[in-house]
Amino acid sequence: MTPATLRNELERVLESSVRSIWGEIIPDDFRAVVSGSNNLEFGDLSCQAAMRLAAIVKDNPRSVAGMITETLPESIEGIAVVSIDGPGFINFTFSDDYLAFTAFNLASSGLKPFIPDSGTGREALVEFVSSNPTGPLTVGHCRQAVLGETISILLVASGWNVSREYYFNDAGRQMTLLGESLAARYLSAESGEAAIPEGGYHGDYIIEWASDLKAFHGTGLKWETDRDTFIRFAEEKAMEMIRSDLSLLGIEFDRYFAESELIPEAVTDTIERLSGITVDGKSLVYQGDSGKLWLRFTALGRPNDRVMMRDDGTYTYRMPDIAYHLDKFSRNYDLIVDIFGADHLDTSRDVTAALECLLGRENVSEKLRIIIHQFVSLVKDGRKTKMSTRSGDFVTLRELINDVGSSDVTKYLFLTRRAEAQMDFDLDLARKQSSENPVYYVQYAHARIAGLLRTAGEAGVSSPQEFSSGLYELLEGEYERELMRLLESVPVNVAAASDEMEPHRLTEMLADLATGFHRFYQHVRVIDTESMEISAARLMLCEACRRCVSDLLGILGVDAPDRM
RNA sequence: GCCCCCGUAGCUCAGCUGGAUAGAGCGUCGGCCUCCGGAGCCGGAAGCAUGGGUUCGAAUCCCGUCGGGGGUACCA
Repeated sequence: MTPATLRNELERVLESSVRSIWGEIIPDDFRAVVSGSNNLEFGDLSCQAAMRLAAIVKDNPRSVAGMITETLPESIEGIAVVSIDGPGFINFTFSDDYLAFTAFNLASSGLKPFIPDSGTGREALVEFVSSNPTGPLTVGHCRQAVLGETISILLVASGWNVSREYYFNDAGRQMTLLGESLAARYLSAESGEAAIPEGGYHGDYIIEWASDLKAFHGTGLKWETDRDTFIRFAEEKAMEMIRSDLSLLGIEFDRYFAESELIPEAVTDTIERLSGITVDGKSLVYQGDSGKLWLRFTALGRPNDRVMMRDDGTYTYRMPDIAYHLDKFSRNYDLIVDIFGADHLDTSRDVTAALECLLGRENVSEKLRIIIHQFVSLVKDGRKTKMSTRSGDFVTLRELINDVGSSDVTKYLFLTRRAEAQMDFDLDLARKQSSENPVYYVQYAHARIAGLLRTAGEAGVSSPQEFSSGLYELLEGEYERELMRLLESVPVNVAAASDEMEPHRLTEMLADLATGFHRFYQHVRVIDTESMEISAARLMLCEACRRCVSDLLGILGVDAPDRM
């Protein structure tokens, strides 16, 4: 019996009880959802089905709840008490035995075996960062990188086979501008002013590239004749930079997908497919003035039609992006996750509309999951600093991590907020190595337990190696129970965070676990020389807690120190 | 103009597929080891922007208002 199977079993017996009483009046999609109670006096798990059913079966909720509980099996494994409280909640209290057993399992096997593996045998593709190779990654990319990586690891934790993919544009106008900016730096004498083109890139990193280029190819290159050399060199340097930035966060992609891989075949094929579709008697693709190709997005419920191909035959952003998504769909993933910044909202809606039209609405909504995160502003010395991209005065990912002094703290803090919430990243707080900093609070709890285990080892006390049914009798105190109850909830909460792709829930859980442990520790003497048995049992709880903390931090890619 | 996100404690934020007394960190006020790590614990003060609606029940869903942020390219 694991936390997940216990909940499933409860829902199953509740549903079968409901159906056996009321039969056909119960809708087919009726589910008796069981969730954690937020108040100890109402048991550990709670079901509110009776209140929902009251209207359907035309009876008052308490009486409905009474009828349901009457029909439940005599005893349910893991449950000690079933009660009806308040307006009609059916509440369940765990048996002490079950709680002790669960804690023992967590202590001996860790968290992983108990996370429901809903993704087993299925393939997921997560696309994130996907910043074009024109310069270093910024603070905004950092949030996205952390989100994408953690969501990937969460999916892995629930059994998915995950591929991480980085899509980049190596064929557009921006790359030409970048090459031209490099050429300008390259051609300007050491002291002279570089003629950076209109809209070009001013970052200092290009000056370094220029000297690398000279070392490599000599000084004889000219923009007019060697465009390609400049552009390719700049692209290579930029990708190198991005990879090294990502490595600061421990992120590696399985594939870097270049837009040029889609041109021209995949893109022309996509245009043909779209041209073949007519809505209200009109083709989805039409010619505008001077040979431009437009896509009739308004026919798909979008606010504006958009140019797909310019008059010089090059494509705008949306076109290859649709082709890219078709490519992803053709690779037969069960789940396709896109993580974008808020600036991509409009285009991603357009792309989705086009995909739905080509592949069918259901197919797309079933598999495609787009997570749009809001932007970050940095708070430094109590003031917000404005982030401006392009012109070179942005804060880079590397600078941020250096400034904070730790990639672990940086990652963790980004994950304390939901993706959809704008966030202030407080540099002053991040730099503090004290309890004010939530990362250290959690890590301290881990180190404290590790220290306790060391002390216990010296005293000759160790966690029990095998579960015995008498173990729970040694853990009767209220603080013991509180901690066991908290531990019990962790595996299913991790699964929920994975299903919903909400990694910020992990930092919430970690804070709860840390508080839970400190509280327990403060009130209960773990190593009690009077009784080795009790000491061993309590030590088992500490070990369970330590493993949960360490496994959760592991999912976040944050270190769980034994000493600090 | 249109679109999106957000208004929850003094500050930064959880809680939102409706449920029982709304939580955390920081700050603030007051306490706590002769003993396993005080980077800790316990307690106090303090809050759902606002007006309607739906409901047995709303921080949560719907509509309006006010306020904050972002987006709205033939850049990606």
